[in-house]
Amino acid sequence: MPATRRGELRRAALLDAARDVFLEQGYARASIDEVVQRVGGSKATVYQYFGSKEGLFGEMIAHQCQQLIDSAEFPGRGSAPGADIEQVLLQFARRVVQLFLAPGRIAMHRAMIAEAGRFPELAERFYDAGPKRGLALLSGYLRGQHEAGVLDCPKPDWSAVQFMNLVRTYPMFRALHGMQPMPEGDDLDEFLQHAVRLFLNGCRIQG
Amino acid sequence: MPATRRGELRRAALLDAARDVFLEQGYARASIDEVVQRVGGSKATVYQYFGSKEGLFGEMIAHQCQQLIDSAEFPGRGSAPGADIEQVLLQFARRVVQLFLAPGRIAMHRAMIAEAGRFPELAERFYDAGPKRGLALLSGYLRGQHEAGVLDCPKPDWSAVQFMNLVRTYPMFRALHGMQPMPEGDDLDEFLQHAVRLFLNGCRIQG
DNA sequence: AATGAACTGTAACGTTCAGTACATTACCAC
DNA sequence: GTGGTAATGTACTGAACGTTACAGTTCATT
Repeated sequence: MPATRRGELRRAALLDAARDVFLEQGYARASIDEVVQRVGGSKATVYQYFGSKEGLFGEMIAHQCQQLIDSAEFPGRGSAPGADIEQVLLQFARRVVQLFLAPGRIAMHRAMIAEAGRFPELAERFYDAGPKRGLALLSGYLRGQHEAGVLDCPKPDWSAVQFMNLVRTYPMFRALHGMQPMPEGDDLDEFLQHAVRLFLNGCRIQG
Repeated sequence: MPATRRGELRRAALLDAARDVFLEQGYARASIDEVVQRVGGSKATVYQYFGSKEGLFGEMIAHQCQQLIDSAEFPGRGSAPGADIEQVLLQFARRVVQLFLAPGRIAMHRAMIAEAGRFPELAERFYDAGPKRGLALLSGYLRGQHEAGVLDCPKPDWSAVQFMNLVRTYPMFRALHGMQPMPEGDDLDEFLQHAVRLFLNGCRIQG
């Protein structure tokens, strides 16, 4: 809680540097000295604002979550009811994968999983900031299609989860494990189309 | 590379203790002193056998992967061609989830993801020992059903990936992030049934 | 039983790092 | 300006840890 303008800037700079260092090195390996060195300030400031290494990490994650909320726009928010479902879902899938594989997001995900045992509330916050909002949006869309008699989706919440898993798990798994090569470009898009078709066939009204 | 019987036992005991410590604390936080303290030996032995902390971690992971290979039996290996597909897949799904959520496996997965940047070849080895073998088995089964004209599965490899993602991602995601409550018992089984049905509908021969 | 190699315990070294103390400097209200 | 508060730089402490050296012990073989 800085009280001056310079303090605010310092705090923001510290959070940015902390993000870089923590996400590059992981929580345990990261050192506060390195964070301080990158912004040119002093350790005393870190402890004045954040109290401890854990505090710095926690506020950094919270800050990133807020940025995720601010930046994550999904398509189909107010999509026309008559729009082609396959195209709407495909656009949604592309956006989801794009968000999950954005630069730095994988590192953040790794850090979160690595420290999930020590900071369980941070994982919750991340879930609320990211996946939960996408799921809610998709679930609402699916419910609408169900009620309109276009899809057979009696449990839109579950179906939304399954769509997300179908779409994002494969590239995310590879990215989290650092496996090469990563699917991208046309290969990735073909995979997404395959997933969307499987999902749509699975939810199609059975004749 | 121990040359005596006592040495072999020591090495095995060290690997076991290393597993516990590394998986409880994570790589960076774990200390060799604690590993040694748990088996009552001496640090010199660790450095004689494994050379370094990284070496110990690497061999521990390799050892765990071998155990995973030895223990992972999947159903449906030689399942009767006429068996009910839904039941075969459901059994498979249950087994996959059971394997992924086995005690200690989540911790191992966390450690692997956390250190994926530093030990990329370990992630590959883990993938080969676990997921890859399950995928190959499932893919073979799906190919058979496709050729028999029962399912519409022109790309059984991709379909196998999608089935796995559909089935294991939700509980695994929650477990990796330490989220409570974990789905289990009847709730989990209902989720698996829902996933299997979605997949089967998606691959059903379209009339 | 003897011998040499494999193994183990103790103790230390050098480094890294979270956290702190304190004196100094920049900022803001009046 | 001036006084008071916030911010900063420096230097330090104490502990933890990876790694190594060395001396003593156990073991397999003859």
